[in-house]
Amino acid sequence: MPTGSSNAEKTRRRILDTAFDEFHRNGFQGGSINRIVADAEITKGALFHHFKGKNELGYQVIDELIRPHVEKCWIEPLAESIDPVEDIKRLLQDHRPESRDELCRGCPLNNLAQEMSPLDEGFRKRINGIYDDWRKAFAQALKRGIKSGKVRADIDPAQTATFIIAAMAGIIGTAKSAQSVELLQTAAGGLYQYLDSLSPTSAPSPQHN
Amino acid sequence: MPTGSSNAEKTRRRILDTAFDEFHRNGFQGGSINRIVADAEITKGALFHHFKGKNELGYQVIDELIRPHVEKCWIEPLAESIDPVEDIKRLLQDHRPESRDELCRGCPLNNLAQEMSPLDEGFRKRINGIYDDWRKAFAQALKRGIKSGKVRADIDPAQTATFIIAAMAGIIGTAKSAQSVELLQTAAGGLYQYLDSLSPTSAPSPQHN
DNA sequence: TTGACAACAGACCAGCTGGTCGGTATCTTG
DNA sequence: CAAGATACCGACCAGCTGGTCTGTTGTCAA
Repeated sequence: MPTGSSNAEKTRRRILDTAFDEFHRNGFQGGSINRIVADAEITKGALFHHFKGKNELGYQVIDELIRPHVEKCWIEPLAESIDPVEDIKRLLQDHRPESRDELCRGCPLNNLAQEMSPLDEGFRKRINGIYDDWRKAFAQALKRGIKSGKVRADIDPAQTATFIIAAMAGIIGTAKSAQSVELLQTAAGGLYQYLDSLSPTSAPSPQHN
Repeated sequence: MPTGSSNAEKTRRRILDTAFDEFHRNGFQGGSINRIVADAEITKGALFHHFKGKNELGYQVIDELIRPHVEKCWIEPLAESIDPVEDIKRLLQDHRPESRDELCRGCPLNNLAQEMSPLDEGFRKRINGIYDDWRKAFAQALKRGIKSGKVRADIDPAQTATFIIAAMAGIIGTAKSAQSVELLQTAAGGLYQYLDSLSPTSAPSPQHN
């Protein structure tokens, strides 16, 4: 029976973690199997024992690392939200980059999406599946927000959810290519203002800068 | 004296055009010099005669093809705009993808930005320079819009410009990884609504779906 | 006409790529 | 304990990468 924390499972995890990091830094195409092997301090034998090939490794990084992270950090916290405007703003605050490196590397999911979606259907389906769930979670939260009177009733939840998530991706990308926390804050300020505009009491929107 | 349309200049152009296409399809790292040589029906000798190396080729694609395009299509048209909300909406309409392929390949500038900004400062500075000018052009137009009373006076032009451009990039990226014109329209609808909200007469926003 | 240089042509190269495969150690199970 | 499977090792490989270099051809000024 698989021990759950058997050596094999640990090795597999270390490969996965190292691969995630490598792909996050260099992209998938730019990421090197040899480097993963070296950085994880394992061998090619081990890597190809656990994964069929580079693509399969990429797929598992998405399925086993990225998807769970998105679910845990963005979907579950909103599962029962009744005040999505405030809750989304809080989640955004929680996810401010902790280091300059994090800012410069950008969102792992969006990176893979932009690089691999046009090139490989296996990547695209997995990635788009995550974004789909993400959008649904936001849309549902917005619906509940409307019911509870916390969100304007004249907005289309699905459209608004799609726009918010697209804007988030764009903002992170902007900050990444500018390598500027200042620009991140500026762009995020625009998003906060937009989010505030979703509240029914159209009080002159609070200051975000 | 350089003829302007000498054979040499034509060759250079063909290399540049082919390289743009190759990088647009496969990314910069994934793009192949050998393939460019084959597709442009030239030889390595010609390519490396005109360009120092792959990076230099990428730089020139940005400087000579991408930057002029952005200036012509997004900056100049707004140079004297007094009603940026309507003018930006019009530009967005003008740039709806003409084919499925175009939708799936996404924005060449943003593709390069996301892939190369963290990896090479030469790329990053060029790309960010373009985005900077783009943001400035939008911000200036918004300022004029405020003066002319076409835009709400309580918005920050720089912040709003940054947000709009980030949102645009995000929307194109969303449609690209979803490979869905429907989603493009949905997300764009969100942006139109946001743009309308910048008008002073906060009439219940017109229908965009 | 001649010399110099630009504009190629294309064979060649070292280095890296993802991937294979025969072997071995370790662990599990009957 | 035996036997079989799992986990791993690492030398090896074909193919492609960006890049170089020698050689040829065309252009154009002196």
